[in-house]
Amino acid sequence: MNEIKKEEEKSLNFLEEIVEEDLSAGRYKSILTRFPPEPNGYLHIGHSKSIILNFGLAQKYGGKTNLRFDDTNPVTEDTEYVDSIKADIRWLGFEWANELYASDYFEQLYLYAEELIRKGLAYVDDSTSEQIAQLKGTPTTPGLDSPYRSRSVEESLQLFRDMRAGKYKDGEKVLRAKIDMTSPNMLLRDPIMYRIKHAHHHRTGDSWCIYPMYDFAHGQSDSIENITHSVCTLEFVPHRPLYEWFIDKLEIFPSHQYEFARLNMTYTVMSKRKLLQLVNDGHVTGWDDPRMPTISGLRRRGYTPESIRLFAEKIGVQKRDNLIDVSLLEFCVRDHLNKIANRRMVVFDPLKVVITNFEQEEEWLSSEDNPEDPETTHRKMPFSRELYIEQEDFMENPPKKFFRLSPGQKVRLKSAYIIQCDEVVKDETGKITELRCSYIPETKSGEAQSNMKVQATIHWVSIPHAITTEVRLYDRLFRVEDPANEEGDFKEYINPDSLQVLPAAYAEPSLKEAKFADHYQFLRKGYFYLDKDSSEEKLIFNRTTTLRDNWAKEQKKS
RNA sequence: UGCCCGAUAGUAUAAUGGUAGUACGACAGAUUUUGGUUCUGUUUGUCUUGGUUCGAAUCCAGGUCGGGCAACCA
Repeated sequence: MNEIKKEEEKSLNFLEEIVEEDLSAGRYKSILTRFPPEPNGYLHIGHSKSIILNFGLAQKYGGKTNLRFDDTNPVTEDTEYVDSIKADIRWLGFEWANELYASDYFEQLYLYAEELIRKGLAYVDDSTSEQIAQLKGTPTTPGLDSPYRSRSVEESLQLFRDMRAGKYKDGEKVLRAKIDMTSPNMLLRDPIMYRIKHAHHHRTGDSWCIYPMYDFAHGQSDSIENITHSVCTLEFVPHRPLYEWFIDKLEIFPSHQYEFARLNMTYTVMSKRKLLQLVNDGHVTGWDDPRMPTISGLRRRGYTPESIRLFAEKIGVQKRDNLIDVSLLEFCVRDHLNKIANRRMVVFDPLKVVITNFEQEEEWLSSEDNPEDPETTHRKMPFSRELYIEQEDFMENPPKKFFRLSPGQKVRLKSAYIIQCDEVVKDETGKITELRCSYIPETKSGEAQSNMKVQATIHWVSIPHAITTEVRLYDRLFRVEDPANEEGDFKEYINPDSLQVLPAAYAEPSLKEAKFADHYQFLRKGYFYLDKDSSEEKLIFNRTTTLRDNWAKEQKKS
């Protein structure tokens, strides 16, 4: 019994192991994590990995998570981003214990800086940034001490106060930590703690003209909040000694930093800088363009929080660089949408079918909303003498494995009747203009001959009842798997066919009632979601993703 | 030619000194009023060379390969 249970247990990722070890060793009574975005862009699917990790870790072990905006660089940050970040986190299904800002700690951070100066561990440097870079050395050659390094504590203290008081222009002076100019870790070669920026801050306004650098703000912010596990991405590994150095010298609560590999995904880019370029250069319509890997883009496209959380669970957490196949994300969203999406029929590329022996004006047929749901509801669909089916569902000279309609052959119309193609009508150019078919009355769904064997079932709409809708079909944004690592500019690899707009597809009338709360499966076409550009007069649907398509695969082979 | 991190099927991820497993993908089949879903099966892997050990993906040493580090960005 015990063994069976053990087998079913999911193995822990390395961070969960660390937390369990810390908890069982009694190092903490409970854990506190944080999610620390800089409000300088929109969140993307990579951030969702971090969000789910930080909030999930706390949830799993009965702890809490703070949301802390890392707003130490006023020139790139904005409240627009603060709002979008909060909305995205909530949409993913998480609520933070406290909403905090690194800028809340500017006064405390300033006092910490004075303390380090008094301890002889920091000094004001008058060098230009070029001089500082010059003396910094390179990864293979040690740096040299700045001439200002030996300045007295009193002088540095006075100068630092003057910096705060606004006596200097941007770039004239910086405050640096006095560590080791010969350290093999470049970040320990007297890193800059404060720089002068006469800039308006989105929260503190004009009350400061000096701003702390990331390294002097992040660890202390964690410490002030008593964060137990500060989880960040791999590029911060070399920062960890510095993170610990400041905490150690300041003798404050020892938060600990742990690093995991950021998410990379095929056929897209995952850096805020690159995404911003796509927006600014007009390659996409905005941060929430459905082709973007942003959370807002995925939401608009019709992804669900559940599907993204499932994705995060499946990709796991590790320290090795990775490039996740986007087909895994697609699997996750199909998995969820298959369970919740209502089925509807929409014809994208119409071919007229006349049912020659159908004498009534119309007949309303019942069709299930979701066959995956044992308690599915049903809707009524109008059937009439004139219908549209998909062009691709008819072939005059079909190959052997083509199961759909062709001259003399039968197909089932989903939730309606089996029809047979009697005649192909063409115009003078030889183009097929309509199909004349007959229906077999007793084959209506649920009736006597409804289990008659046919090779395929296709979707359809009644022409007189159909409504039109715009449909936007999306494909991958880039033509290559890893555009960021190709030669030259990543933008050269943009897929020119990432968006295909169908101005008028023909939909069954029930779609008039489509809501943003609902996701739809257009039968045999894919999953679709109402776009925010829709209006009373005009419906617009985004294709979230296609269905798996074995027929398409079969065709590709030949 | 410095320091740091890493290396398990195509892509991810498990095995924590004791039978290399899982998911996605691919392929084949069954079921199906969606060429969807579901189900079954097949395929492919421990970077390398030594060492420790009864036994190594796991521990040790050398090598190889990949990534990061020289913003007053985070």
